[in-house]
Amino acid sequence: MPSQKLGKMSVAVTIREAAAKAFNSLYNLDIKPADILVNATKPEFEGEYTIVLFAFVKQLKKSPDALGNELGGYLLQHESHLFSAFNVIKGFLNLSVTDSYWINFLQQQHSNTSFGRKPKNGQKVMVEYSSPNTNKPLHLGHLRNNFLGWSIAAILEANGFDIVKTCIVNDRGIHICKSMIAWQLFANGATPQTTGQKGDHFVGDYYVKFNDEYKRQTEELITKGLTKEQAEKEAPIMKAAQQMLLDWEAGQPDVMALWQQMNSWVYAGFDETYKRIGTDFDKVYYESNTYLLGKDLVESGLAKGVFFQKEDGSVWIDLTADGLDEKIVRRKDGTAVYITQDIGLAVNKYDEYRCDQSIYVVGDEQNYHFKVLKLIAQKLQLPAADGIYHLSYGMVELPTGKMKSREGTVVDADDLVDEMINISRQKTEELGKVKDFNAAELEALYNTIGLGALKFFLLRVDPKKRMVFNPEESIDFHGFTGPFIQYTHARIKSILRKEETANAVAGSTAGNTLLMLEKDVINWLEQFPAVMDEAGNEHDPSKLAIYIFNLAKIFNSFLSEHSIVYAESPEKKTLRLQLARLTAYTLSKGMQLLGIQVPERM
RNA sequence: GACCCGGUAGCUCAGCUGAAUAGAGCAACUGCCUUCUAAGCAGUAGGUCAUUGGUUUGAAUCCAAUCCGGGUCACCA
Repeated sequence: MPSQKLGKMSVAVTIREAAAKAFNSLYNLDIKPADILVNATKPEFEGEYTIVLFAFVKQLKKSPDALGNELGGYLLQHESHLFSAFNVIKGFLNLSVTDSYWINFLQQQHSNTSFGRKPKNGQKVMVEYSSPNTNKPLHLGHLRNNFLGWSIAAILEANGFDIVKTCIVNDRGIHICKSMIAWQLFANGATPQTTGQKGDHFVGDYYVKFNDEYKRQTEELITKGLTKEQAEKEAPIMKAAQQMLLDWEAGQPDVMALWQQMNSWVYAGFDETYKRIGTDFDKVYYESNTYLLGKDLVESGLAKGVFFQKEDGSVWIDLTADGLDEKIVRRKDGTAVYITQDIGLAVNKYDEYRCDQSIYVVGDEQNYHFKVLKLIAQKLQLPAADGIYHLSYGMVELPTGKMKSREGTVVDADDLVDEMINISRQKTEELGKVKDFNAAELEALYNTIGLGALKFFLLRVDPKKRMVFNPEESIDFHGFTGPFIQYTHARIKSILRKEETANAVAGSTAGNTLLMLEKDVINWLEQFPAVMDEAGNEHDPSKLAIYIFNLAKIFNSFLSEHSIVYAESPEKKTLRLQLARLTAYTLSKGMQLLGIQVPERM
């Protein structure tokens, strides 16, 4: 069994409490259960859980051996329903949990369709993720963002929170104007319909065209004797884009019409991608509506003395006492800056939803920004302030380094999903296990496997860390992957389809003696609720991904050694069917919380 | 320059609120399909946990310094 920290796992909790009681009775010593270190027992020793004794040896002036034996003896005598044996090795007290404890657990949970799910806790959490720009299609980095945001929302929801999923669309600014100008210059009225292109890709192509032309124009100006800086400033296409931004802000009708037209193409494209990858939102904010927010907050901040004004009229906050710098919150021309908008939006969100926590799934290059945002909100004493939480995730890099649009190394989201689905089609055909599927069933299966592989790959890593994506090697269908878990699920379902009758599962399992591998599976299953807690509290779906991978692995080991269909006795068969059933449920549930489907057959 | 994050097997990653000989997956090598799906199972090999010093009964884990990599410190978003 994989060893890992057993922070809040339920038997471990019970063991701590029992041990604390034992310390009290034996030595009149008051120890908090939380201060007792309980680990999974290493496979080479007998037992499932281990109490680490070193911390108490000095205090009690006893040898580790003596302490272990006294404590073990006490626990065995007073908690005989829980412990069946113990041994002491060095400072470690290894405890064996009784078969009846495990069998009881399985008997109670095998048909529980809300295993691991917590009741509503009355708290509300907003999760903002995705947050695309409307000048180019989604790429690999957006996929990590989307999968993370969606998954953490699902996990928190299962942990009892009410969830509001939101997205802020960056639909205004100079970058959109660049696409617009290029379209005016080069498109000859072309549309996604006339070119048969997906709208976001269509608009993205004009963004690229802008940059190509811009580069051409600057080079031309440089040959005419301008410096690089001058040329970049003077290039006509850049000036046109800047003028267009002014026109947009002035609300000029033809600019607004073009803007709306191009954004609507992009949204149609995004919607298609979102639908494919299973992303959805309860509320979408548009920056064109929020970019003026927060200005009144600057006034109140000035009145409160949180902000100060410089001679040129610009408004600042001094965060040097907090180890940061001075930050501008309003330009001298009176317009709001990025951070001010964000404060305004935070207030808006709070007024609308009254969330206890507001999670922003945003890349780690904005760590500083969110630190500032929260600090300012706190200094303004906004009710939303303490709930601000930046779920910072690392960039996805390629083996060659960072993705760069200028060098054409950006991995496009649609292309990648297509490729994953193609690979899963190819592998499925090679294996030839689902030849009786009809076309629609096959399509669904390819999608399930291809997206499963992709999502699992991006979610199995600690969000905080940057990760490397190797297009050739990273996506595998063996080992620590989505398809491995899907496959394990499909195999279990295949057995259950044949053997799972009401009688077979509901029978008595009381007389069973558990084999090692059976115990391993049950023990691991029992930790699912605690892992859900951990994944939610730490905003970390990778904890869940690692857990279900281990569950699948442990179950497969069990299955290769012991037969369910040809179990040694009817009681054994019932027990193993319960085991299979709860495993299938947990794998399926765990995957669902990662946004991944599991097939009945594959 | 200041601040933040990271450096664990050839590669990708766990472990980092201190505890037993540091774990997976991939890649390499060996076995296992006449009984529940071989997208599987069992095994072999592979590590001075960046370096140095410190705290501790005990350090990959905590502290300090150094080296390497990344990010941020815009009247950009």
